[in-house]
Amino acid sequence: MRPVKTQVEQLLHAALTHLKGSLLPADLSLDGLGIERTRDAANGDFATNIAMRLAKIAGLKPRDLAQAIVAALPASPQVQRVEIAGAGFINFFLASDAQADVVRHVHELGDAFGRNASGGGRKVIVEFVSSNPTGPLHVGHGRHGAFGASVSNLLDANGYTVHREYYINDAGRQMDILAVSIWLRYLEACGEKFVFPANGYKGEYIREISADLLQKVDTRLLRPEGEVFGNLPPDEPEGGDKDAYIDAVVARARMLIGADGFREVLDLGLKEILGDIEQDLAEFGVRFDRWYSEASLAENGAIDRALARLRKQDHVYEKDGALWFRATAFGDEKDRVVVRENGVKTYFASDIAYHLDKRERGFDLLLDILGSDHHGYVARVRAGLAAMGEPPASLDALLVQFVTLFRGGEKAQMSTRSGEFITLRQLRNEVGNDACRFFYVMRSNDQHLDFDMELAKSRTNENPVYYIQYAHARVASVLRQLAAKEFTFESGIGLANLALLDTTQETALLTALGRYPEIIAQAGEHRAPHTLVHFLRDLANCFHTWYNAEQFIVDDERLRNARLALALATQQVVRNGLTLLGVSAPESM
RNA sequence: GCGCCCGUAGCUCAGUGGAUAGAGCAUCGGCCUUCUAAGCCGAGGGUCGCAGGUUCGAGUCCUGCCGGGCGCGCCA
Repeated sequence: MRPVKTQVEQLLHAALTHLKGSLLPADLSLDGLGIERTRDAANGDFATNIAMRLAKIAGLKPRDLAQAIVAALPASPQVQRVEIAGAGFINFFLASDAQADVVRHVHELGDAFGRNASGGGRKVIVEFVSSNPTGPLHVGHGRHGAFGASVSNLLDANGYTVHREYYINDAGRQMDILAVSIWLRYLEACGEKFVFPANGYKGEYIREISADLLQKVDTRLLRPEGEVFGNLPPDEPEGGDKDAYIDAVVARARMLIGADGFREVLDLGLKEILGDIEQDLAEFGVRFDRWYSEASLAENGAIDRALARLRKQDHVYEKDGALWFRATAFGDEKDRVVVRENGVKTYFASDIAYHLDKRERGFDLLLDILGSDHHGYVARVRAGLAAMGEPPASLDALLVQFVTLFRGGEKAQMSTRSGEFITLRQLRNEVGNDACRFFYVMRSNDQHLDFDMELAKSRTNENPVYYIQYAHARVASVLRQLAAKEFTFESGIGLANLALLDTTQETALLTALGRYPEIIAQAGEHRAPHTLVHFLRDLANCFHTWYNAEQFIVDDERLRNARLALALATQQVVRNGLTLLGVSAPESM
């Protein structure tokens, strides 16, 4: 059961094939020669511009070629009439029965309506959020979560086998700083007085973790008798080197409590922070198939294997005591260090190992959803893949622009310097998960997002998420009224009488429903959930307009059931679309 | 300086090279004895940042400017 667009397109292709060797070249490729939805119903349901595009090679005027193409079109019950318009457009008007067919399809397919198999089961790994596990998620991460989840759902709906993954940056210097921040807060709670390092993590959650430390861990391990601050570096000097200072504190902490003690503090902090992040995202309807540890790449030798692969192909060299990857040979703008002078591998080394690992796990497409500030990163990872013999095109990155929170007209974000920012959890609690998920994907990912909390919170007609949900709830309400009047919906009668649905509003709604599979294909191909958002808004508008124009529960049994069949189909499509966006479809509001 | 993204109605944004550039909000005016008015209908509002170019046709593609955001570490 193919979408009606595909069926009409095949008629066109049949006509073109028929003309090959006469009016058109025998070797003409039909790729890209298709039909599109019209903007204006006066121009039919579908239109094609091929007569204008092929006029030159056919040596005919566009309208003359159009005439020939129309003459070669096979007859079809789908198409009521075809006309030539404007400079040479060929417009297709669907037969009303073909229009109504979509209702039968929706009733038959239910939740599966709109899904297709074009992905052919290709394995795609979508990596997103991947927030550093050094604190709670903020509103920017929320956009990544909502966007990544919706893109994943769309790829799934287009027949891809989707794996959702969160990359945990649990290696490197920031982990040292996290551990030492917790330890210092612990010492404060023990009564020590000192100035907390400027580069430490200052959020309140650090104190909460350190409070757990007091309860859960052998305190002597953490605060050796007799000597604590006498042996710490002196308080951070004004205008001093903050990085050097905190590194010194880290080194001192390691010495005082030992590597094992330090590890214990870090493990506790990581566990609590990641647990919080996971719970936060789960409540937001964002789930991952795997949480992948960066540290594990070093532990299991994956980084060394990746570097060996580069070395073997002679894509690395030594300079200034460091090991460099020759990224410029693969399109990057400069070469990149993979092993520092001090012998420590860079984050980039982990990342090429990670992406190689993704390939080795059998993923055809690696989709990274990154903050727009990471855009410079894509070229070098792609270069890394290419150097290791993997197809660079297998990596596709989607960049998500920043979010600015507004409360009414005022910016609501505080500075991140103080460690105070609005968390995702606070935002969700205030405006609700549905409005959050919806607002986050309402705009294109490469568009900066102004998130208006007042608008998202408002339970009024200015809020688009309720507008769409209301369409779903209204159908449920109609069914309740139906039951109250002791009628039942007879789908057999309804589906047999769809031809009765012939008002302007009904035709518009049928057209909208017919577009849904095309929207899913398009939104998936472009990784653009906002396309679906706009469609659902249009669909809800068609429904509300119809609802206001006609009564559904009428005495005529055939008309009543036909209208209910259309209402139920609309409800199903709204539900299918909202589900892909992670937004609930309520029975009442 | 170099790279990526953005510039469309008062505001926030849609717009796979096609027909008269659309929607929401805001403003103004109508519609509840009828399935939820969280709804519907109507009106006003535009030199698509500027200038060239490609094309039968450009908001869309190319080049150069202007303006805004973000990058350009042996940080992650």
